[in-house]
Parts: sequence; structure tokens; C-alpha cells
Amino acid sequence: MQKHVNGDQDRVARPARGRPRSFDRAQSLDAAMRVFWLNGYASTAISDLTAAMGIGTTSLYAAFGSKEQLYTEALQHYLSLYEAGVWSRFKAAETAREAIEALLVDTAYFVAQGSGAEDPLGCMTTHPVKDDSDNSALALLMRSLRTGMFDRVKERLSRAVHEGEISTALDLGSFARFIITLQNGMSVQARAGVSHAQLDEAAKITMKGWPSWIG
Amino acid sequence: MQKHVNGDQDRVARPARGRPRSFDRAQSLDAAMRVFWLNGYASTAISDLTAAMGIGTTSLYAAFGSKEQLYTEALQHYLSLYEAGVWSRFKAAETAREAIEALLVDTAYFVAQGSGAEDPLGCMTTHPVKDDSDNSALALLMRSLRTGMFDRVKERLSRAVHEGEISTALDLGSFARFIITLQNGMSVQARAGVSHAQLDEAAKITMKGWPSWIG
DNA sequence: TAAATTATGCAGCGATCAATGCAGAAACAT
DNA sequence: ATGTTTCTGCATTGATCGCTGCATAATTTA
Repeated sequence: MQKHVNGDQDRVARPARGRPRSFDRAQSLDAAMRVFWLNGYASTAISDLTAAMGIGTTSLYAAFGSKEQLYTEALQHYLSLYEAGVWSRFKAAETAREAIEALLVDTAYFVAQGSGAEDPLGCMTTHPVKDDSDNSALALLMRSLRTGMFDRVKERLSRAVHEGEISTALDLGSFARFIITLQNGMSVQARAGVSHAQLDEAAKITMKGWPSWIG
Repeated sequence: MQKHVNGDQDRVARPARGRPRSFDRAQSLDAAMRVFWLNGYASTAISDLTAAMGIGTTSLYAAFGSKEQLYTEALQHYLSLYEAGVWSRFKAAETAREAIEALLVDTAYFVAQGSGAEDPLGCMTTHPVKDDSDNSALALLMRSLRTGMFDRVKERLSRAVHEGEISTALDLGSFARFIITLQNGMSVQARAGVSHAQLDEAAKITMKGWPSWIG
């Protein structure tokens, strides 16, 4: 009855034994990512996912294991899609000032990009997932993402100190914390309906404080 | 069987007809506020509330109407308890610089105050509640709170411009947006486990940019 | 004491939650 | 053809969701 509509990815990865999947796994994963991104983990029902992915619950569980495993995979898909985009100019910048400004401006663009109706707003990792205090693989992943962002900013600042761009008097940890906090706030603001233009201007105003910071 | 343990508030407000309440309404409301604050609206079950409030579901609905009405009342209780504390030094400050610094420092203190286990972390209004796009009374209240905070900061900056503290070249809307965004970010950070000390230092580092901003 | 009023505990409502059992369908291998 | 393997749709599981009906308890009013 159903046709085989798999992408080449699946066909290569799996020896084609048994009945083939009737849906494109990567495409369904992308749809699931959008739903999770839009509603968060707890507020997303399996029925929301199956509707968006265009498959039944049995197929969902056969292909992705569980709601939590699907979320984990969707989160990794999210990172592989967007993380490089948000951080590319940060990484490529020659000065710390350009790097930080790029991070803030590009974050403002990214979190306020969607329409809010179908296209999600904000950052997927800013949404509270579930009990953060447990030691599930998902909670550990979320924590490592957060510390990773902080460390990246702090590392860049540290390099700038060595290169003489920033005074040794600046507390790098506190300043990196400030930047990450601002970035997190942008996600909340975007979800509350604040426009890209407003966040972009806020990011640029922020950078006007730079001369005083690097003192 | 049960004893009458009402506070005086109820006894005065209501002509004591019929069986009296066996619990202190204000006390139960306070407990409900903590649960909502800790878990958010969607992730809080009625059973969580009744357990924390020490009453049955029938009593909860008789006294508070519905989950949404209870949340609304809990939110107003939250505001009456803490809003003045966070904003008092902001309001009393003589200069805009002192006002903004007080807001950031006091926010850092407030959001990172709790233990995280029983005492909630972050700001109750930063938690996504439910569908923000509808026109329910609760959604409208949340929106008015957000715009209110922004307006308060912008008003204070405007006054500082008139008083000559801040250059007319500064875009007040963008700068106020920056401050509110940072404040929101503090709530997210605190929930993620960032300590009060780190947020406090970040707030103080932030204020080092002041001379460059006011031009 | 009797009637009226309000609150409580118990039990359960229909709906939805995440997740599964099962039989049949669609591909392979032999 | 026959068997093996994998996937799909349907129906359903037990648990929990927000919420309520109902009988009874506790109080005031008459």
C-alpha cells in the first residue's frame, strides 16, 4: 500500500531487510525539532509530534525510541543546523570586540527570526526541559551545552588579554557571564514578542560600553 | 471534625455563614505560589498544588475557582510580596546610574536567592505560562507586566536625560531593552544553577560600561 | 431544635498522557 | 512459493490530567 519514500541516508546506513520505512526519517526529525522548539519538551504531546511528522505513534516509537530520545536527537539536529550559524562570525572575528558584537547581533537575528506562529522563536536550549537536577543523559547534555557557550566566550576573552586587546584588570569570568546572560535574555524577549529590530539595537547599544570595559 | 483555623482576613471579609474553612486561605495561596514559581504553570498538576496547600481538590476549586484563576491570584500575591523589594532601590535612587545598578544587583540577588530544591529560583514571570497569543485575562496580565518593567526603566532614563545625567544621543528605548533583556537572562541563568555571586559580579561588570553609554 | 448555608472527603467523570500488543503489509532471502 | 525481517495502522493499556457530583460535616440563622 505505502510507497518507500526514504532518503538515501537510510538506504545506505541500513541493510534493506524487511519492510522499508514509509517516511523520510530526517524529514520527520526536522518536523519534530520544530514542534519541540516551539512548545518545549513538557508541553509537547506525542500526538502533536505524530501530526507534524506525518506518521503514527508506532512508527515514531520504532524509529526514535521514546519522547526523550526523540527530543535528544531533535536537539542535536537543531545544534547541527544552527549552532555554526550563530557562532561563525564570533569564531572568525579577529578581535574580541568584533567577536562579542557578532555573537550578540547574530543571536538577536536568530532568536527573533521566526514568525512565532509556525516558525519557532527564541533558542531551543533556553526552554526548561524537565527536572534539571537528575542525571539523565538529556540533563547532562543540556548542562554541557550551557557551560560550553560560557567557556567559548571566556576563552575568546582570555585570548584577547594575551593579545593585549583587553586589560588584565577585567574579570573574564564575570564578563563572560554577563554576555551569556544577555544572550539568554534575548531568547526570552523574542518569545515575548520583542522584534528583531529592538533586540538588534539593544545589542549594538550594549557594545557601546566596550571601551569602558576593556579599560 | 475539622477545626476552624482561618486567618482574621477571611472572618472579617465574609459574614460567617455556613461551615467555615478548615485552612488558611492566604497561607494556601502562598504555598500555591511557590509551586507555580518552581514548576511553571503547565508543569504544575492540581495534585501538586493540593499536596503543597494541604487541602483537597474540592476545597481548592471552591476557594480559588480553577487552575488558571489560582495562578492569576498566586501571581498577584507574588508581585505584592516581591516586586517592591526588587524595585525599591531603583525607585529611590537619585541618579539613573544608581537606579539601574540597583535594579541589576537586586535582581541578581532575588533570582538566585532560593535553594532551588524547595525555594524557587528565577523570576515567576519569566516562565512561559501557556499560549501567549490568546487574549485570556492571564495572558493580558503577563504582557502588561512585561511592558510595565520596560516602561519603568525607560521612564527613569528619560528623566535622567532631562536632568542632564544622560546625553540626548542615547537611544533610551534600546538601552532600556538591553537592561530588561539582561534582567530576563538572569532569571534563566539562576534556574540553570548559576550562583548569586556570579550574577552579582556580572551585574557590577555591566555597570562599568556606564560612562561609555551616557556619552 | 429545625432550616439554611457553606466546606469537606470520597469517588469518579471524560479527556489526554506516553507507550504497546497485535495482526497484517511490504520488502528481503532462500 | 515459503520463510524471515521490518514496518504500519488500529486498538488499547494504565496513569494522570483538570474538574465535579454527591453525601455529609460544621457552622449560623430562625
